[in-house]
Amino acid sequence: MADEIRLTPTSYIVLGLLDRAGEATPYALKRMVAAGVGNFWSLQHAQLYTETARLTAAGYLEEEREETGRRRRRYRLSRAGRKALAGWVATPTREFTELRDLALLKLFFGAEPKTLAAEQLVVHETKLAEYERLRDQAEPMRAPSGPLLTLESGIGHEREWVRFWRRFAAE
Amino acid sequence: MADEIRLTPTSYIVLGLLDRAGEATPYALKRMVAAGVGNFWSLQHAQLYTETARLTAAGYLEEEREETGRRRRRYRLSRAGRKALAGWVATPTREFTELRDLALLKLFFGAEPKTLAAEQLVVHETKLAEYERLRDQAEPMRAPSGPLLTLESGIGHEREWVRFWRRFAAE
DNA sequence: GGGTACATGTAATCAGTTACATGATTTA
DNA sequence: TAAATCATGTAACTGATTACATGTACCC
Repeated sequence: MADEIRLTPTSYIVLGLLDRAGEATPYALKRMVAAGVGNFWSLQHAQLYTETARLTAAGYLEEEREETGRRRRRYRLSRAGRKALAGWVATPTREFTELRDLALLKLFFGAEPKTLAAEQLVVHETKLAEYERLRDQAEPMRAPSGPLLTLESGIGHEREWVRFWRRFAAE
Repeated sequence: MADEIRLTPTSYIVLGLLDRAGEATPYALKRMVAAGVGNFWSLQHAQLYTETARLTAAGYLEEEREETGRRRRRYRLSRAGRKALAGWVATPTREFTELRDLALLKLFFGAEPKTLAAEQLVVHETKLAEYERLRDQAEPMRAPSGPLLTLESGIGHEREWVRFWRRFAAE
């Protein structure tokens, strides 16, 4: 529990995933990210090695090294980690998210809408279809889970993108 | 035209704004960002000092130092800068933008939807109103400008956010 | 048995953020 | 004239990206 560190969204993703999984290697975390959160908040795999190390040094994780074979590191939440995660989750945020979309930036600076739209429609229609498939696969549960809710949000925004770009594609 | 550098979105914002303004100081750029692009791609003001310097070193900008008073630096596009900008604008992108919304991340990891929604509605309803006011102020033109189009995109997404969070707020 | 994809990590670089500072104007 | 606030900039830090590297397992 050495250094004070600042917890970033990346930190909370690691904490959150470990909370669900119990314990995991950085590589396992990578796969978990790809399976879910990665759809709206992806990470470089290298980040999972540095971030777990950072969190461990600060006392939020416990590390255990395999004795045999590849000597992988396995991580699990410490008490402090569990507490930090719980506090973060329980605190609503007023943070505002910018769109930060490259195509939009080009549009702002005068790009030809129709040309942009052609490519963007490919991207967003594909994404939309993928999300809808994921949603339909999800088992109906009594209470929709966090992941499912975020997926639905993603669907809403993808629909919005498709609507937006279609306007120019038609032309 | 010394170093090769990688042009980032920040670079193109600087290039794009200078293209419109003809020339400007970093501070003037800051105000321009706040007046437009900043709504969906904001920058730290310090970034405008380092980025202009970086672009100048790489030959994309020309710098001129005021002789008197504060000796501000004024920048303007070089030929290379103009060319880089034009190429970028003309090339459509398949880049996919993640939502990267903090509230969504908390939701994913199990936050109470209703609590989150209360705060998020404040944020997004305010933004939505602001954008709509901006749009209504815009003079009707024959062809809608890039900035106006991106504004409309922003409105669409803000509406989507409001729709999404209302569902939980009602409860 | 050679290629190709997955698994697993380290090291270096750099863009972007934060913090620190001070001068000039406006306002109460 | 004191206090904000706007204007203008530099310096330090660090999280995130990129590049580099090697091992293992499966497939043709």
